[in-house]
Amino acid sequence: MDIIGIIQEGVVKGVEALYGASIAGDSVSMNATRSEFEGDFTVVVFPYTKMARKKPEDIGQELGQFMLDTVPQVSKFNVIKGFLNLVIDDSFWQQFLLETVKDSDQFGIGAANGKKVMVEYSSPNTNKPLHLGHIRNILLGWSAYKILQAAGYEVVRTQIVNDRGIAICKSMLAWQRFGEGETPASSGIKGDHFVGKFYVKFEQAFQEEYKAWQASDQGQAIFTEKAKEEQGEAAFFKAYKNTYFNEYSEIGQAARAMLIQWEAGDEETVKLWKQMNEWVYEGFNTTYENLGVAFDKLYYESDTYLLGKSTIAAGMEKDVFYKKEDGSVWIDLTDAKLDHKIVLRKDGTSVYLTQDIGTAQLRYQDFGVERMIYVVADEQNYHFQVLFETMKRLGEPYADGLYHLNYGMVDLPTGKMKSREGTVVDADDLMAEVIAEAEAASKDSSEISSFTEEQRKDIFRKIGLAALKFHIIKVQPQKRMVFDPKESVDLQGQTGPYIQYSYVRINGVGKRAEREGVSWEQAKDYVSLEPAERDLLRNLYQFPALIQEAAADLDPSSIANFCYALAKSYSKFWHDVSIFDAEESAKAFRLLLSKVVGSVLKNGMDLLGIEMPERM
RNA sequence: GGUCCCGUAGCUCAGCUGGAUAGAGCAACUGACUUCUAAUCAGUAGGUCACAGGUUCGAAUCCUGUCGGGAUCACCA
Repeated sequence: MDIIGIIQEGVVKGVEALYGASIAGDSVSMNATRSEFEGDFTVVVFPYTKMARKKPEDIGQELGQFMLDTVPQVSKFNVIKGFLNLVIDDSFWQQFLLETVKDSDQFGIGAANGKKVMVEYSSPNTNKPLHLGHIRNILLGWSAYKILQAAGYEVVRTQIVNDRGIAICKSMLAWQRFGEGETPASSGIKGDHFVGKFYVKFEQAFQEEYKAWQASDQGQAIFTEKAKEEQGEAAFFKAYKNTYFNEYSEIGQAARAMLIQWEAGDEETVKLWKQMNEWVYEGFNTTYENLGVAFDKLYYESDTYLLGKSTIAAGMEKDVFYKKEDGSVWIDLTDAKLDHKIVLRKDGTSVYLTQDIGTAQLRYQDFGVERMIYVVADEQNYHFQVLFETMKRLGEPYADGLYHLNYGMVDLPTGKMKSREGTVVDADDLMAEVIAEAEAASKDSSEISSFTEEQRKDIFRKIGLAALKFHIIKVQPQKRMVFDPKESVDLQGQTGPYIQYSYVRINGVGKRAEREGVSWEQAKDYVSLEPAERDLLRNLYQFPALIQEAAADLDPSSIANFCYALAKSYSKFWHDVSIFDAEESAKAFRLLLSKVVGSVLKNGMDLLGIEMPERM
C-alpha cells in the first residue's frame, strides 16, 4: 500500500477510536507539507471539529499521537492551527529508494491494462508546409501517446491527411501555369515549401485578377448595385471575395474545374495531384523526423471523403436522422443543447461531419480501439461535440471513448499568426533557429569543444529541440499561449535544457562512481536523511501516480512541471550536499538517489518527446 | 445575440477533486566557482489572484452576475 493510503487509513482509524465517528479514507484531506514546516505530509483536521467537538489544535494533537502510536511509518508530528504535519520515518524513504533503484528504468511505468486507444495528432493540409500551430498539436499528441503507453495502454498513432479539395487544386493549377516544369529537386526547395510556394502564387494571381476586375465596368456595376449604404468600396470588395471567386474569377473557375476533374478521376489531373502530394509528403516526413515523431497508420481524406453515407442510410431507419423536403439529411441535436446539423446535401454528397463518422467507423474496424483521441485545436470544439453526440445516437460501441483533446491557439508577442499577413512561424525555420541558438550558446563550453563534429551536432539538436518543445508543452493544453521566439530559445531557468543539465550532471557522477568502483551495499546503512534528500525522494515518490493522472487527464504539462520540479530539487541537492566527499554510506546512498533521479528525468522527458544528451 | 474557453507579479506560466503567509522562471539588483559540469545555487524587490455578490470554519479554486480577451454558431474542411 502506498504511503498516502496508509496515512488515510490511520486517520480513519484514529477518528473512529478517538471520536467514534466513521469517515471514508479518500475523504481525508491531505497535502504535501509546505516547506517552511517540518514534515512530509499534512492532514487537515478542520473537518473533524464537529464530530469531536474539540478545538482543531487538540484534535491535531490527539490524532497525531494516535498516528505516532499506531502507524509505524510515522516518526514525528507537529500541529499548527488545524494542520497536522507528519514526518515519515527515514527508513521508509530508505526502503523506497532501495526498492526503486533495482529497476529504476521501469519506475512509474504502469502494467499493461489490455486497453487499446488511438491518438490522431496531425491533420495537415497538403498545400502548404507545417507551422508553429502544427508543432503544438504534434507535440501534444506525441506526448499523449507516450503518456498513455506508460500508463499501460496499447496506442495506435495516426494522422488524417487532408490531401484533396480546392486548396491543393490551387497549388496544382498555379504549378501548371507558372511552374515551367520546376520540381523540388531542380529548385532545391523542400517539397512542402515548394508546393506552398505555388499556393501563394495562386493567391497572388487571384488577387491581381480581382483587383483588375474591381476597376472594370462589371466590377463597378456590381459594387453600385450590391454595396450596402455606408459601405466603402474596399470593405465591399473584401466581403465579396468569395462570391467573386465562385462566380466571376477565371482562375477560380479553373481551380474548381480541376477539382471536378479530380473527382471524376481524370487521369492527367490525378497524376499531377499525386505528384504534388508526393513532394509534400517528402517534406512533411523530414519535418516529422526532425521533430522526432512517427505514425503507425495514415488515413487520407481522398480515401475517406466518401465514407459515412451508408451509415446515414442505416441511421435513417433508426430515426437518428431525418430528411427535409429538398432531400437533404439532418440530425436534430437540440435536446443535447446543440443544433440541427446537415449530414447529406440534397444531391446526396457528404459533408465534413459525414466523413468523420465514416472515418471513425473505419478506424474501429481496422484496430478495434475502445478509445479515440483527436488532438485538434479548440476552434473545432463544436464540431467534435456534434460528432461525438451523433456517434452515441448511432450506438457505436466506442462512442463513450471518443475524446477531443483540444488546445488553444498559439499567439505571437505581436498578436495572432495570420497566413495572409505573413506572420506565420514556419516549423522548419523554427527548429533550425533553436538549434542554431543552442550552438551559439555552447560556444564557450569547454565540455563540448572536445567532441567530434557529429557529436556536437547531435547535442545542439537535442538542446535546441528541448528548449522549443519544453517551452510549448509546459503550458496547459487548453490555454491559449503566447509564443515568444526569444524565450523559446532560453537555456536557463524553467526550460528543457535546465532539466537536461541536471541529467548530465547525474551522468557525470555516475561515470565517476563507475571509475572509482563505489560499493552500493553501504547505502542501507545511511540513516539520517538531509532535507534535500527527503525532498527528492518525496518528488520521486509521486511519479507513478502522476503518470496515471496525466493519462487520465491527457495533460502533458503536468509531466513537464514535474520534471522541472525534480530537476530543481536535484540542483538544490547538488549544492547542499557533497557526494564523493561524504562518508561511504552517504556516498552510496546519494549515488543511488542520483541514479533514480536520472532515470526518472530521462523517462519523464521522454514522455514529452524530449531527448537527453549524455554531456553538454 | 446563443453556446463554450480564458483572465494569477512588468512579461511567460504553475497552483484549481476548497485548506496554512498565492509559487516558479524571465527581466532588475546582491552574493557564491583552486570543489561531483556556475546552462547552477542563495538572497532582495515585485500580487486588491479582472470586478461584485454568494456558499463555507476556510475561496485563486465551487455557484451567480458584470467587465475584458478568444473561439464557434457554413449544404468549407
